[in-house]
Amino acid sequence: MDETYFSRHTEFAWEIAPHGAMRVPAIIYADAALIRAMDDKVYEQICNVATLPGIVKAAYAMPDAHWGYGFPIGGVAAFDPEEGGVVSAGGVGFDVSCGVRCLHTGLKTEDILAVQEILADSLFNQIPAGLGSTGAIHLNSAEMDAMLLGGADWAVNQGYGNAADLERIEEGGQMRGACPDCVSAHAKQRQHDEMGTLGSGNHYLEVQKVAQIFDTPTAQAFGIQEQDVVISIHCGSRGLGHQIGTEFLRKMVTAAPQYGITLPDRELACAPINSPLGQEYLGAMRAAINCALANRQILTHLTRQAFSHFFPDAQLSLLYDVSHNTCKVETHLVDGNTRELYVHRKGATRAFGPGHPDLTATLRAAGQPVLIGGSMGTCSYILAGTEQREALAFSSACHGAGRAMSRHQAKKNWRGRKIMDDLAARGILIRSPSLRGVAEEAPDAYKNVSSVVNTADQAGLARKITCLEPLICIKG
DNA sequence: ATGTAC
Repeated sequence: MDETYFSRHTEFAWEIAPHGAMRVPAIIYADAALIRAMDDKVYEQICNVATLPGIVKAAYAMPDAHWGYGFPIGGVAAFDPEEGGVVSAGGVGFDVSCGVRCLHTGLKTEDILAVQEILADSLFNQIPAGLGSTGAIHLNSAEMDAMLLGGADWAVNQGYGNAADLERIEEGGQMRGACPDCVSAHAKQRQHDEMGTLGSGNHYLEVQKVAQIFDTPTAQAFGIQEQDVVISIHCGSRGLGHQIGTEFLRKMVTAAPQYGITLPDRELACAPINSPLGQEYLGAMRAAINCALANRQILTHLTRQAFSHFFPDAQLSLLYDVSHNTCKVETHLVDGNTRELYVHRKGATRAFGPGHPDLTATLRAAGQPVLIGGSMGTCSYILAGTEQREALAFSSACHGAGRAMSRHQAKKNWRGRKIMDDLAARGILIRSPSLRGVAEEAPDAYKNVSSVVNTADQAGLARKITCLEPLICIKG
C-alpha cells in the first residue's frame, strides 16, 4: 500500500481520515514495511467498515491484516446498539470462534526428541484432520443443543477434560446467550459427526518448545520456562459455523434495505443489533462459539490420550484458550464514558490487560495470555494484554502471521512434499492428509510472524512474552 | 475457513 494514503499518527499507527460515507477514521497498526506489503484491499475494506451505522471511535486493522470477506481479516470494529449499531456476519467471519489454545505438558524438548517420529504418527492417527473429516462422537438432537448451550463446560461434563480447564478459557468455557433454536437444522446436521476434528486450511495441532523468553516474570506467571514443551491447537467451529455464516450473510443482504442500511459492499451485510435478525444472528453465533470451545476441548482430550501412551505421568494443563473470530459484548471506556459495545474481532485476538475483571484470579495480575499462531514451520508467540493501551483498539491484538499470498498463488509456487522434506531437515515433522493443503500453507505464503508480533508489541497492543518453535505439526 | 454450489 502507498504510505501517502495515511497520516502517520505514531511510528506504528496509520490513520485514514473520514472521507466519503465514513463515519469515523480508520486506523491500521503496522510498521512501514508491513504497510508497504499490505494489499490495497485492506485499505478499501477498512474504509468500508468505517461507514457502518453505530460504529464507535474508529475501524481498526491489526499488523497481520489482509483481504477478507467484507471486513479484512485482522479487523476490529465496535458498535453501540443505542446508536443504531449493527452486527455483521462478515465481520465475525465464516469460521466462527476459530481460535488457539495452548497446553503445558511439563515435558522438556529432549523428552519429545526421543519419540518425535512415533509421537507425530500417533497424534496424526488419533486427531481427525482434513476437509470433511469426521470424529468418533456423534451427537443426537438433544446432545447437539446441549453442546451449543454449554460449550467446553458441556464437553467437560461429557468426560472430555476437567473443571480446571474451564477457568483458562474465555467466558469460562461457556458463551452465555447462545440460542440453539436460532441454528438451522442444516447447520446442526453438518456438525453431527464433526466434533473433535481439526478441519483444514490453516488449522493445526503443534507440539512446540519454548525457544525464547522476553519477559521472565510474566512467563513465570503463565507457568513457562525455556525448553518447556507446550501444545497449541488451532481450529474452530467446522461445518456448523460456516453454515451459520453462509445463511445469515444471505439473510442480512436481503434485510439491509428494510433496515435502511446502505452497503458499500454487499459482503458487509449486517443487521441492527436491536433487531430480530440481529438478535437471531447473535444467538446463533454464540452457539457456534460454544461449538468451537467444545471442539477444542475434545481435541484436548484426544491429545491427552495420545500423550499418556508415551508419557503416563505427564499432566497436560491448559494455559489459555482464545477465540479470534467473534462479536462480543464488552464494556469499554470511550472518551471518558463507560459504554457497552459489540466488539467484532475477525482474525484478531482479545487482549485484556492486567486487572481486568473477566480474567481468572491466577492470571489477573499478569494480563490475558494472547496466543499468536505462526505459519507452518515458523515460530508462534505468547503475548500478554496491556492495561494502559486498552484504548488503542478495544483491547485487541493480531492473531497470527496473516496471509501474504492467496492459496491459489501458493499452490502454483510450492510443492507440499518439498516443503515437508525441507521442514523435516530442520527437525520439524509435518503430518497432513493433504499435500496440496501443505503447499497452500507454505511458510512463505504468510507475512513474517516475528515482524507482525514485534509491531503489535511496539504499538502497545500486547506485550511479547515468549517465542515457541515447532517440533511436530499435525496439519489439517 | 468450507460437503469449491441452491
